[in-house]
Amino acid sequence: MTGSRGSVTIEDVARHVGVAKGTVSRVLNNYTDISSETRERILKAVKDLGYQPSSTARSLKRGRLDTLGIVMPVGRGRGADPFLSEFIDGIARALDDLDRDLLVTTAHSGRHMLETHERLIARRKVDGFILTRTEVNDPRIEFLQARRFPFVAHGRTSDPRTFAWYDIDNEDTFVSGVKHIAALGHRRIGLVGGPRDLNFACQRRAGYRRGLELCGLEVDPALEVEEPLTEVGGVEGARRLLGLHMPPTALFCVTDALAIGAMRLCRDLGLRVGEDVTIIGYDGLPVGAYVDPPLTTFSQSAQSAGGQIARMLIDLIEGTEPAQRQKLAQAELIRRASDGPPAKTPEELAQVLRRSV
Amino acid sequence: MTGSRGSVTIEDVARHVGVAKGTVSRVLNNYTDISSETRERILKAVKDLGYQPSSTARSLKRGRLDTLGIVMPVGRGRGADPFLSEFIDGIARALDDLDRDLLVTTAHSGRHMLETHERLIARRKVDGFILTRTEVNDPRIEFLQARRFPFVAHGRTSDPRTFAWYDIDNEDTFVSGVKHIAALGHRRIGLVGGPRDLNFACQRRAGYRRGLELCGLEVDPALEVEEPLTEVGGVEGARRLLGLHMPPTALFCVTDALAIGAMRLCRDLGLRVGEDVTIIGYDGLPVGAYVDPPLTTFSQSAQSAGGQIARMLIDLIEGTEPAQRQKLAQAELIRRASDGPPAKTPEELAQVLRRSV
DNA sequence: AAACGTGACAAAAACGGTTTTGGTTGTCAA
DNA sequence: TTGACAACCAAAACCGTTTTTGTCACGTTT
Repeated sequence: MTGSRGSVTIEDVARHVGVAKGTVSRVLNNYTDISSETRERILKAVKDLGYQPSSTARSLKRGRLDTLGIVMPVGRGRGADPFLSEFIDGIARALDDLDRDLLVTTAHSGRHMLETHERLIARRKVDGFILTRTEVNDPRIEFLQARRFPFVAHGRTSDPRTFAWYDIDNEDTFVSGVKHIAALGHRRIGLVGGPRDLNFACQRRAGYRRGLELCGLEVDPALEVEEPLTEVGGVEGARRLLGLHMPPTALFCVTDALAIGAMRLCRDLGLRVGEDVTIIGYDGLPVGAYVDPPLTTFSQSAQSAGGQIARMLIDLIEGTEPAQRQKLAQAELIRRASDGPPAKTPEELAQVLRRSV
Repeated sequence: MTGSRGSVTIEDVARHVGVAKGTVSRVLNNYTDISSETRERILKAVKDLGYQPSSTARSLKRGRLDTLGIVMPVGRGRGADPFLSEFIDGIARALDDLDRDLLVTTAHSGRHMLETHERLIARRKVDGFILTRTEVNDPRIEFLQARRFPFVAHGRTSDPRTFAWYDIDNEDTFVSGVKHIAALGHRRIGLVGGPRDLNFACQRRAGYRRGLELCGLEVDPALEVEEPLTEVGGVEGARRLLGLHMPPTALFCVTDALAIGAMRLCRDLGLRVGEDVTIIGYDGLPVGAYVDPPLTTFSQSAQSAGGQIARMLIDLIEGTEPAQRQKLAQAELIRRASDGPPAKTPEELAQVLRRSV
């Protein structure tokens, strides 16, 4: 009644019904040239015997594994990336619906990372790859493209035209950030920006400006500062902006690190963050939830990114052109407690600050 | 030169050398009945052609997948568990050395979790499972035992005798915690314990007591309190202990939550944590790194746990009896800044406290 | 000299599916 | 009658390995 290895095979089903195993296979794969009477009998037997096709045998013949691969970069000794666990979670959930599985491996160096991809391809363990932490000039992408092996990258490179990717739209996200702050009632919104040679910093500044225009607010270069992306940079940037004659009542920071520095300065100056001054960051760093008050920030949902990328990859495997699967997503506002309607006008704020300095 | 699907097959190698494919297979699997001359020629061809056996075909014949499975529990909507990403990292690293791979799936309910295990078994996608977040009475264990399918659980159940598991040795860990505190110079060490009906709370208290004895310190029941495992519990427990006539200079808390509460109380009382009072927790919660001062705590290395469990599971798959693979591990001390030599004697501490109350 | 190992490989048979090819019916029109 | 066609299914080929069985030449025994 069962195969030699303990589990039910298609042969068992065929014998049980009295048909050829090819016929059983055709029924299971929805071919139409089977009489409905035979079909019913076979389906019943499949159910009775609890038959499930061996994915190994199936993929040997079909040449498809129904398995996606992801190679996680891991630093020696260093802890794992919390982003990745959410990301993998998202992928796995999507794949569950699509009846596919995910193979996870790690690599501790760029070299090892390439070797691992190569091994998984050569051994035929996966149909495609999901790439994380894409670098501006990523050797994996070159490698996989040369092999014509399907993959989707999370993040763009310097030349993203020819492959499939998913990335966040920095500019659009900052537009909606400004809209949110303006909707709270703020009229003077400062930007604590980053170095101009970082691509994303420029994109975010552009979004900030466009947001102001769309809200009918004046774009005042005096309200923009550029600082290194550290907490100290945040302190400095906030100090410069709040020291203005007409200080902003809200500080939009291009990263969470800057925002946390800005918050520290405000606290030191005796300002209530979320009331006197609104501060918003960008990154969704876990620390943000533990600072006081918890930081409102923008963050991509790693989970939803994972799910979408998984679906994109499956499209590629089924033949879609890579260039057809490129997506810019917007980050979501994670509203915690560092934003709110302005409790003071810029004039009042300036007055308070003059006293405290 | 290559098979129809684009990759090099054993057939290609055989033809290239002029032998039967069975011979190539025997060479690759270290059979001895091949002349060394032929062996060399085949090995060279394998290298030249870059041949790697198809794991699909191989497992079809061998009936072994060389793939381990893990089903992550995920709450609807809720974020992923940071522990899991470290854990998976550890598994993947170990498997890389052992030339095996890891299949990751998610399940959003107990029911779904069982179904997923069943599917992976029936479809023959994995050779064994790693179980996480073991429950006291875990249906997965019953299920897998009935199917005689290999698995290793991370954490014990109420009856852990018949299966393979890996767990932390609460008692031993607390012994070494007390040793650490005593080595810093503390003579009066308090325990902020948990409810007596929790198994691990009892084990930890036993370890605390044994540690004191081993260090030649008096076991004083007055220095032990039991509180609910919350921050408030921590505040209360610390208040009771520090209110003693001869207060302890160190508080060993059975969980990080308790420790964080205890720290808050100390700060409120104007005590410097890590100097006036040493506080140590247990859990390795990420928050611990962000509190002020950063909390010294005990934590299992999720990564090393993952690696060890992976190796245990492979032993089981290769035939070892489950009961032979049960391991109690010790948690590691993560030394941050909430511990240190006592800056005050119990008497001095009591005096300061009397003044502040 | 016949029988007997034995080393070294070829050939064929699995493994459990899917896909292709072929064959047997029955029906219907020429 | 015969031929064409469709419906239905059996049989065989195939996917790329591993493993079993066969074969053949060449010493080595008895």
